[in-house]
Amino acid sequence: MPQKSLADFSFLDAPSWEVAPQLLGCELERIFDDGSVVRVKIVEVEAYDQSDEASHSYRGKTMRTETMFGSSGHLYVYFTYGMHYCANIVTSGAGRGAGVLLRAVEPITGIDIIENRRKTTGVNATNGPAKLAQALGIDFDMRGHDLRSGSLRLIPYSPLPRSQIVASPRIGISRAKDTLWRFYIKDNSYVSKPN
DNA sequence: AGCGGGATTTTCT
DNA sequence: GAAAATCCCGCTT
Repeated sequence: MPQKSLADFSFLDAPSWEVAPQLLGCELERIFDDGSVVRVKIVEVEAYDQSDEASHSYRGKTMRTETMFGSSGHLYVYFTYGMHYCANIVTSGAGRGAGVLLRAVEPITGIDIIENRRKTTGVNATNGPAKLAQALGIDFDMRGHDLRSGSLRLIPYSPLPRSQIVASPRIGISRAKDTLWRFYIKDNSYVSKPN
C-alpha cells in the first residue's frame, strides 16, 4: 500500500465542527511495539473548539491543552476521572485550540488483540472514548503524535453521504449542551449511545 | 433495562 | 479543594 500524500490530510485544517463528520468512515492503523497491527474505522466523534464553553481549550492555552493549539493532524490526549485516557485529532491549524474527540470505533483487523487488551468482547471493546484509547494503546506516551506517520496513523477516506450521518448533542458535558457537535454513523452498532 | 455509586489522579481555581 | 469530554459493577424493576 502506497503512503498517502500529505495533501490528503489538508481537510483537517478547517474548523473542528466541519472536520468531525468528515472523519467518520476514516480508519486508524496502530502498530504496537511487538509489531502486531490493529486497524479500526471511526464511527463516532465530537467537535470541540476554543469558542466553545465545553472545550478544554476555552480558557486559552495551558500545559495540558498545548497540543490543541498546535498543528492539525496531531494527537491531543487527556486523562480524566483518575483512570481514563481519551484522544482527539487536532484540527484548524496552528494557533487555534480545537480538536475532534474519538468516541467510538469499529474493529477491522486485529480484533483478537483489541479484545485481549480490553478484557472484553464485541461492541464493549471500543464503543466509548476511553475504551478505544485503551484498545489502541493510547496514553500520555502518544501526546502530540503526528498521525500522518508512525505507530498510529490516520487513513483518510472520502466523506460519507450526509444521509448516513447523525448529528446530536455531545455526551458527558455540563455546558453547551444544545450544540449538535456529536456525529455518528447511522445504524452502526459500535456507536456508544444511539439516540 | 435502568439507575446509582465508586474508582482514582490530573488539572485548574 | 473540586471537578472531570468515563467506565464498570451491583442492585432493582
